[in-house]
Amino acid sequence: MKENKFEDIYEVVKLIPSGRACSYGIIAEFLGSKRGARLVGWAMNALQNRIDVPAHRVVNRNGFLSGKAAFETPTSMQERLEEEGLIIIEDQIQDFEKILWNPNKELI
DNA sequence: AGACTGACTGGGA
DNA sequence: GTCCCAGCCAGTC
Repeated sequence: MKENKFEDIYEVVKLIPSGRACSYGIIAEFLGSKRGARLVGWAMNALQNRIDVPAHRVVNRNGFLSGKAAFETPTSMQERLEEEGLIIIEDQIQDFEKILWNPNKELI
């Protein structure tokens, strides 16, 4: 029941638990499009002001806050992540692989 | 209507 | 280990 791929992306992002982060590629792979990571980013951009979807928990594979510019303020993304207990230094999530959330493994 | 770009990733050289 | 290329979907020019 996939009306739009965007809806699926939002569903997955909403499933990301607090204090955790996810990468575009993982979400894209979860949806079946391994190379559709760019679509995930595109979907996030479509959200813009939608806080229903924790887009701040979605970062690139390197753990960098590549999409921070899409938030109201470039620091809003980092602020929210820090509120959840994550450590952000120079727009990069520390211990990213430790807080990385894999829907394919944890959401079985 | 055709082509390019974009919050990305993986593989090959 | 680092750099370059190809692929994905949707929106915009």
